[in-house]
Amino acid sequence: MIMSPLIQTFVLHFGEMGSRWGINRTVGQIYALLFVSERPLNADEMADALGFSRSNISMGLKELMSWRLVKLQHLPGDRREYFSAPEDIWAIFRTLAEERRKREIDPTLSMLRDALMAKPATDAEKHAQARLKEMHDLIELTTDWFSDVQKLDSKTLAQLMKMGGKVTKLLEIKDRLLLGLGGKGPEEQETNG
Amino acid sequence: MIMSPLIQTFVLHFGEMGSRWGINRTVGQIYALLFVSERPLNADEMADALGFSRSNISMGLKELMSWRLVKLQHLPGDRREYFSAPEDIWAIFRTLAEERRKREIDPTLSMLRDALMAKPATDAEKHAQARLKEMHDLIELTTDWFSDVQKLDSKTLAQLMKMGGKVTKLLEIKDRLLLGLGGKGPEEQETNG
DNA sequence: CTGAATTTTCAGTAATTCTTGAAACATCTT
DNA sequence: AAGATGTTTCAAGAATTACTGAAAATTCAG
Repeated sequence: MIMSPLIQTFVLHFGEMGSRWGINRTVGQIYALLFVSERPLNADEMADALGFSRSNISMGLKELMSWRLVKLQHLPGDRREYFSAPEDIWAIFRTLAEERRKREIDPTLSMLRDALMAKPATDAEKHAQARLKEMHDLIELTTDWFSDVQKLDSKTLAQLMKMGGKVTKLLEIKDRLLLGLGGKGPEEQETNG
Repeated sequence: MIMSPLIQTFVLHFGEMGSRWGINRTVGQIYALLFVSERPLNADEMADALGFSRSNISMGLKELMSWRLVKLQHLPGDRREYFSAPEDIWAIFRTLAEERRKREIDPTLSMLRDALMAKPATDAEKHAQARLKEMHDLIELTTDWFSDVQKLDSKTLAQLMKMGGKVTKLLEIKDRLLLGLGGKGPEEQETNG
C-alpha cells in the first residue's frame, strides 16, 4: 500500500509526537495510519505502508489493543485480522485519558497517599509532606473533574468548551441566583459568544 | 545531602513517571527534589542527593530552565547558583501546560492546517482530510478552552473543578435564562452540591 | 488429524538516549 | 592579571529501548 504525501506527513509527524509522549514511534505511526484510513487494515498492509517489519507491527498492535484504542474485526471470506480506530474522535480521547489515568495517575495518587500517612520525623519531612499534599489535591481535583466532565455527551462537552473562560459568567449568575435573585436580569446574554 | 526514605520514594517515583512522559529520569528526579525541598538547592547538593554527576545535573537544570519550571537565585555571600520550584503548584501546572502547548500542540495544529489546505486527489485523501479536520478541531477546541480556563485565578478554577459534571446544571440554567426567563425559579439550588 | 495461513514470541542486533569525566568557559577575589 | 571557584560543553562509553528475522504457536479448512 502506498501512502499519499499528505498522509505520509501526518503519519510521520504523529510518530514523532508520540515519541515525545513516551509512545514509541512505530505505535504512533500505526495509529495515525489507522486513524486516517477509510477502511480497516490488516497487519501486512500496515507493515508495507510504514516500512516496518511484520513483527514490529504485531507488537505495536498488541500495545494499542492494551490501550483499547483499536477495534479488531474480520472481513467475510478473509482469515486475516483487520484493525481500525474508533469513528468518534472524542471516544478516542476519552479512552486515552482513562487508560492514562489508570496506569499513571492512580498509582501516583496511591504513592502520595502512602507518603502522607507517615509521621514526619523532621522539619524537612513536614515540609515535604505539605508539598505532597498540595500535589495530591491538585491531581485528585483535576482528575476527578476530568472524569466527571468526560461522562458528558460529546455535544454538551463541546458546548461547554466553546464557552471557554466564560463559564465564570455562569458562576456569577449562579451566585447571584443563590443570593436570592437580587441583581441584574438576562442582559448577561453575551455569555453565549 | 541525605534524603529521607519518604522523600526518596517520591523522587524515585517521579523520575519513573517522568520517563513515561518523555522526560528523562534525571530531570524528573531533580524536579521532584526541588519541589519538596524547603530551601533552594545548588547543583552540588542535588548531584550529591541524587547520585548523579555534576554535569548531568547541569544539563537537567538547563532543561528545566528552558521549561521555565525553576527559579534561579543567589544567596548572600555565596557564589553558587541556587534553584527552586515555584511555591504555587497551580502556577507550575500552568507553565507546564503552556510550554507543552508551545512545543507540541502548536506545531501539530500548524501541520494539520497545512494538510487541510491541499486539494484532495483521491477518495482516500478526502477521507483522511475529514479525519484530520476532526482532529484539528478537537485539539483546537480543547487547547483554546484550556488556555481560557488557565487564565482564571486559582480560586475560581478550583471552584469550577469542584463542581465537576454539575457544570451542566449551569448550562441548563443559562439556556432557561436565554429562553426568556420562563420556567422555574431558584429551586434549582442543589446545583451547588 | 494435516497442513496451509496467519499471528506471536523472543533472542540478538541496531538505534537512540542517557550519563559521565575532562576540558573549556565564565566569574569573582585579591 | 592570576588564581580560585563555579558552570557548561562535549565526545565517548553505558544503558535503554526499538526493531528484526526466524521459529513457535495458533487458527482454520478440509
